[in-house]
Amino acid sequence: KESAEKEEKEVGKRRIRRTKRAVTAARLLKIQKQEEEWEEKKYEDGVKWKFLEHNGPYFPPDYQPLPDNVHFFYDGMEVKLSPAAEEVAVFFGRMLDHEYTFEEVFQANFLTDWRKEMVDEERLLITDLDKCDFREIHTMHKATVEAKKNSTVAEKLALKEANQKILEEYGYCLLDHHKERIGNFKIEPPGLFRGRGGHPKKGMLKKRIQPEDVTINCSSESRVPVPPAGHSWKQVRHDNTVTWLASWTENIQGVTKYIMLNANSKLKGEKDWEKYEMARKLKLCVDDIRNQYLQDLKSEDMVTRQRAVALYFIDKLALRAENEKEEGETADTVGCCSLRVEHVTLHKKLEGNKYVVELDFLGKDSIRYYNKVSVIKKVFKNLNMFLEDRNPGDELFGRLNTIMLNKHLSSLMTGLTARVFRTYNASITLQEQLKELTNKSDNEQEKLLCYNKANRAVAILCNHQRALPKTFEQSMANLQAKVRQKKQKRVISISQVVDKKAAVRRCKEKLLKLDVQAINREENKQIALGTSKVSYLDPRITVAWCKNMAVRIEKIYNKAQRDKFAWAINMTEDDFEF
DNA sequence: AACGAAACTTAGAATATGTCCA
DNA sequence: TGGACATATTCTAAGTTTCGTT
Repeated sequence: KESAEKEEKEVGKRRIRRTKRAVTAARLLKIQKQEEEWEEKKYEDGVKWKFLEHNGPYFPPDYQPLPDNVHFFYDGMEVKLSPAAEEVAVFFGRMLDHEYTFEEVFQANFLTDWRKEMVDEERLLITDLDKCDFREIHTMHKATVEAKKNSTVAEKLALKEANQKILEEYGYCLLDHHKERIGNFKIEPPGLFRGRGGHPKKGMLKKRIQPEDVTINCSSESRVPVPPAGHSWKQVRHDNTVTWLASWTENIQGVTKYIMLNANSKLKGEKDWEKYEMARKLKLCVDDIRNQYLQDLKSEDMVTRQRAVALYFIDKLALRAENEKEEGETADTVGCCSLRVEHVTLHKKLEGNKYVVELDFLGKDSIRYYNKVSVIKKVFKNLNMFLEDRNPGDELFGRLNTIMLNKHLSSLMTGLTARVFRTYNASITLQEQLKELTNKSDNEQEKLLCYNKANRAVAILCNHQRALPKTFEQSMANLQAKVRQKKQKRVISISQVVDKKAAVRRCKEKLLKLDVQAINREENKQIALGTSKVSYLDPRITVAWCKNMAVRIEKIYNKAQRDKFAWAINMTEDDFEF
């Protein structure tokens, strides 16, 4: 009987082993298949699809005039505005509690563009924004928002269903026989331009887009989308070397806006995979490239030395390359190549460190970059020379631009550009940090805390910041109070509970969770983790870590992120190395 | 080679939705 | 059960790089 049992056990074990092996084999096959599919060039160069069909973009609803009980006043006098002028007045009125409406540039641009929409009579009257009273418009807007919040369950459901219908009709396309989700299928509604930082055009009127402004792109054998009744498209194109479905030119800066696929689409996924493969390629030759630019610091040629210092910054500090831009058209922001003398201060010694470079400038989105960093002597000497006898407004690397830099990089490695360094350094940092911080024996809470820490290190490297949440101090205080409460409860009330051990354990767990929450929140208050997670960190590092650490992927990636990174989730084994 | 335009990625804010606790 | 807070999604501005033209 005993031996029979033994045998049964053995058979069971073997069966488990066999199924395990089968599962592994199946998974490997799947990975191989996907890699093959992606690596083989399906189409000739530059061709992105063979068939593309969609219903065109969704247009925002027409303007609804104000009800008769909402008034606009000028200089204390009630003025009934013409529909076009009224629509623009509402754009401003809705924003009354936004800080932009107090800014001079925003106000001036708004007034200029608003007056263009007025009829002669209105234009004659309305010349001073300070005399305009939008408060009733603002109140109405607040009331509308509030009413929507307080609407009944049935009303909310009806709204949801209406949105669902729009999504079904306009949110998908057919690309090479696959139904794919479109990312931004809605035409941007009119409003006031919200440029960031000191943008000289903020407050200007962003005009309503008509079908006559929109170019459609689809395949010639597809059903061409039907424009809204009584309208026609600007143009219908059949260009399969691009990925966009529709485009139009925006009136503020004259740039083209596109309607493109969602991040979970095959087209975007492949592109993402290629991006990380390029970064992994850089990993293989980064030592050589580093040696090269360290050599170049000693070059006779000024441009070469400037290029070397710029590369040193891009590599060590993960700075963006940054093109120079037209003055007066955009906010005054810079990146590595467009740094000016005024952004750099040198300290031979600072706070016990040698050769410190202090960088202080506004980067993309007018986010401040501030860093004091020790550099090697050769870099310091070069910087010192670049700064000599120069004016604050002069460019630090006067003889260098992104084109030259990228040309040089692509000669070192095919496809290499400045941007790849950011991807590479971000991903390798995550991998190293995870290796250093996490232990298999930690519980899930602790592991997640480590992941966050690693993620945070990357976000800091890439300078991904966010505004301090408006209610931060209050919510932090609330959390602290909760922790205190829990601690007290542990002492007082547990002594009366029957199953003391379990109660203590439960309480401890809760306390730990709260503690972790508090630590995370405090350390994350001005740091945005999302950007690096979604755009810089090779998802395969995360997937492999999750497998190794037995952490559920749902704990790291939300639904949208899991969809976006489906390729990585499907093809990654626990031994993946970036 | 220089340029401006086009195409596509990256970015934080705004808004919507979900969750948790009193 | 509702409101406070957390998290997810949407939105569109602002970058980088490539492309096309002269």
